[in-house]
Amino acid sequence: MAASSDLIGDNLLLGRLVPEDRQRLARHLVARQMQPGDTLQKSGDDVQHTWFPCGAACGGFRVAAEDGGNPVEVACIGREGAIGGIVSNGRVPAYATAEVRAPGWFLMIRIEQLEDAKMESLALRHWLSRYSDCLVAQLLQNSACNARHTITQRCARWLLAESSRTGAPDIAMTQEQLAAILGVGRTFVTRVVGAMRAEGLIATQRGRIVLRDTEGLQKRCCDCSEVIAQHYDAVMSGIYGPVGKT
Amino acid sequence: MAASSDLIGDNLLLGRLVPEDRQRLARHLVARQMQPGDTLQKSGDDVQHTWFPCGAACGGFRVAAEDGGNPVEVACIGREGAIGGIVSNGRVPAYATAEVRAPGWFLMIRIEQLEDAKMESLALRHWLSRYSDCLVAQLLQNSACNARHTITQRCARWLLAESSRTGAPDIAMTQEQLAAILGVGRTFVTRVVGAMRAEGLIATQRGRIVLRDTEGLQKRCCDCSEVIAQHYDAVMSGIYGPVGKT
DNA sequence: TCGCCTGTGTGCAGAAGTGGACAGAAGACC
DNA sequence: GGTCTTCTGTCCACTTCTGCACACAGGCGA
Repeated sequence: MAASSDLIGDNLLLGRLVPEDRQRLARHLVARQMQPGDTLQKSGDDVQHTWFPCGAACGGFRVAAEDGGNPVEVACIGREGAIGGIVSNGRVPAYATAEVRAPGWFLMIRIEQLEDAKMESLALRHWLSRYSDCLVAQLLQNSACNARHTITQRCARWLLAESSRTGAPDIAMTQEQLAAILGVGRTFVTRVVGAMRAEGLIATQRGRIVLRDTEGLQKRCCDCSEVIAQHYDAVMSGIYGPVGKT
Repeated sequence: MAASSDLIGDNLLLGRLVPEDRQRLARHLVARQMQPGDTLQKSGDDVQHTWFPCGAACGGFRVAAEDGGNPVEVACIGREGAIGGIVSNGRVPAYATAEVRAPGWFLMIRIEQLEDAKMESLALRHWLSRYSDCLVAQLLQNSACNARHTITQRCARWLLAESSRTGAPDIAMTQEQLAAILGVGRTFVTRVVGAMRAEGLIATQRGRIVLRDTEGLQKRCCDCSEVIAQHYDAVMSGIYGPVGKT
């Protein structure tokens, strides 16, 4: 297991804490290497931990539709943020399920210990409040995006965000999984992906999509990631580098 | 102007505060009667006030799409909640625009005064945290709803929630406004509404929709309002009576 | 090498939703 | 009453998206 002190800089929320706050949290942080599909929190269960994705790891919030279909991904959190009890401060059943999407290291802290630290440090509390606001902004924008934008736009946005998050043009994901995330039918995603491939924007293999023409994709996608990034910049003064936001 | 002490019980968040916290806030609350379209917060401006809708008043968060079309309503807050700085605690530019939808009285407090009160009272802070969690749940569910459900379902849901909020079967709203809220084309809303009227579910007049068959509408709408209400019940122990949530 | 899963591509019928154009109806105002 | 403006309904051509059925391809283990 990696020492948590090695990882703490790989999460941007933790990495930008003032030294006292960072030390305050460091002794409670536990590092865990997680695989795609691992559960971070389960809908209905009380939130126990806050998870900080490090490096290229990320986790997604998923909300089930009542019709029994696949849950839709309503937000994806990478090294710019944290998952679990951020807004509620715990003590509350989780509304959405959160599971790991991109594998890697996460730092985990018990919600009570994070709470204690926030009681001790007003700066920490404010910093996490600012992040909460960004998280909500992300949800607001995604909601509007889902109401307004075509699947092609959302798909292109998602591909760009994902690739930007990992820093590589390769995305390991079946079209079926992609369809589930977007909340649409598999065959239609195949068609959208096929059209993008025909235009030379991407290449595809079994369980894999490779971005070939980032600019071309950007023309086809909506601006939702960008406006969210602007809000992050405004609120967290540039915590974001070139990291994709879904 | 109504005295704020007369109104404080008409907002469920304030009404259920313990007496000390209620008094703590009461002296800073200002009552304002607001009209549809009045601005509560403007996207990009720093959040100055928290607004508590009273009675049947409500306000909606709206997010603009980059295409210059009408902003979509991503959440609607009535007497069960509050608008402005709830998650962020202020000090941050508002992401969404919020404007009054149903007219009526609102209680308003400066964000710094609410902050001071939260510094003094841990119970108040926790209570508002719990509400924040519910607000986020609402956003998560709406996001999934927008991704998955048909316009007919969302329209039926919206009509039921609105009517339930005001307690009357009449909804004063043009089809154009309704279309803008749902983020879809006006002519299609006319068709959806026309189909509902043909089935005897609603009656329509110029700028007005009247619910005739609530049960029939419920069959046509998704469960999103209901699952949100369940989360409110679980988290805020039944703050909700039969109040619609959008 | 063979079968067996799983993932991908395609065809098709049809439903859902868009957006422009235009006519008529309901109120509002003079 | 007449004249506006605004709201509603309808027509139409078109795109987007769904869901099923089925063929085929890739990779894995026996």
